[in-house]
Amino acid sequence: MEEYPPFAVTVDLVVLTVREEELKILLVRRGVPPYEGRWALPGGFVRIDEDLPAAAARELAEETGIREPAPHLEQLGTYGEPRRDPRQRVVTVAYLALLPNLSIPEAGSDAAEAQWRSVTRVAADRLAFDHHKIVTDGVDRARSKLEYTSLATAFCPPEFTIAQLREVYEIVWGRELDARNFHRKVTGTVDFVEWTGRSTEGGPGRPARLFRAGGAAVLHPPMLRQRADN
Amino acid sequence: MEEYPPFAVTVDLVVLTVREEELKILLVRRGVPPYEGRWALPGGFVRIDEDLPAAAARELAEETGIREPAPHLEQLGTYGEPRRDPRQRVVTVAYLALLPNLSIPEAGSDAAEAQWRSVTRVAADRLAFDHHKIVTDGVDRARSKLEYTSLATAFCPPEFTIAQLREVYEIVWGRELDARNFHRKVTGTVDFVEWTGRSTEGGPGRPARLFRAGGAAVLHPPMLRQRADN
DNA sequence: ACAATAGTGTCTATGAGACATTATTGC
DNA sequence: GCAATAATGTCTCATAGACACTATTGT
Repeated sequence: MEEYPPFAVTVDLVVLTVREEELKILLVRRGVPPYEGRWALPGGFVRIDEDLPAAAARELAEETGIREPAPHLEQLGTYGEPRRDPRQRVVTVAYLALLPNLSIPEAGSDAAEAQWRSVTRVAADRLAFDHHKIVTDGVDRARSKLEYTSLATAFCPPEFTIAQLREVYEIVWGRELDARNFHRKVTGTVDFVEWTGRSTEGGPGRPARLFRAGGAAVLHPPMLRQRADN
Repeated sequence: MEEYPPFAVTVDLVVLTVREEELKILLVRRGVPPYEGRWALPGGFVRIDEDLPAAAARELAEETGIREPAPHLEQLGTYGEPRRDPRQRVVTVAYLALLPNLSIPEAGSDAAEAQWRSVTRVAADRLAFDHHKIVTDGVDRARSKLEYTSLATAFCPPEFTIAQLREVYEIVWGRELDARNFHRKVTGTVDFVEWTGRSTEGGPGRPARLFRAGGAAVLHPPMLRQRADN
């Protein structure tokens, strides 16, 4: 094999959850230059014998402690602009992780500080490297995948009510949905959700049925967002 | 910065076009081990000061001669399984390129042999490395993006008829579409296509109006594929 | 006139969205 | 009973799909 240029390869994580009625992203504060003190995506080097999804899962576990149940983790894209890291040529493979609102760490293991930050205010955080672009891509991906996949269930606990699922849509899309139409739509889409046989108890009002994620990955028909031209 | 493992980074191209009433992919025959003699995706090393999309565009130009008009080129995904290349650790960033049916080379510059191969028969080609998986992902991406984006126009020449556009859909999806409903749908979707003011001439039957791609990237409403459950 | 292809119109079923109504709980 | 929340039903409009029809060319 001919000579080839050496690259560093990292994984970076866009970890999203819904909490406090906002879409939040997990960011860590950098403790070393460059961009010391700035917020950045959690991530790190891929090991020489490690698969990319394994590296992403490892970093996620290190930052959040989450291993089970397997969170949603998908490749988002790869960012390799030559000067994105001032020190050397680094190509980073970004992964998108979606988590339910767990009471997971306000601080990760190998980061000075970790925090859930509102995605709507992340622009003001002046993130390190090209992480702002990666965050934008991740949030866009999540928003659009809610339309045609059952991804919203990844933001919910193992058992959830239709109202909880609707809240996920409303917060991620930043738009209110009609509760009655939403209910009809979700329960009418094959394998989107599956009734557990149980219901909530104790609260005010009629108990809500508890569902789990159904087998469907892709929704037919999709949950269409209202468009400007409608 | 701490020690980091060195990786080789390459770009690989899934170049698709529609010709001879089939969806075709550009493959090159490997002239050296490993996988000598096998079909593989065109691609090569990313240069140390080269951006990833630039590397993809360069490889595409080297293999096809295509530079203008700018073909559709999007990042498909990154493949980095530790032993995908038996020689060393190679992470490859795959790009998806869609081209109109140009009379472009049956042989590229730096490949022993290049050929348009039917995607439906590519499984029998026993591709090198993990390229079969990359091809599958690229074809899936193209199929699904035809639904909700104006990507089909990337398979067409700068000016095309509605029938040509429909043929692209039919071939990529492997399914016949009603010509009349398709026409109504396409012309009724804002900014999908734009009439040039001209029409075809010389052939049998009523002349067809010539269109160019409109400004729309995303289609509202989408061109829905028929589903099994419909 | 006729074949061939392009383009429009009509009908029906389905689904989205607006919104009324009923159901089931706690207090 | 009343408040609160869940779940279902009704109506209207838009659109997909099936398919009849009209338009415009070459021969």
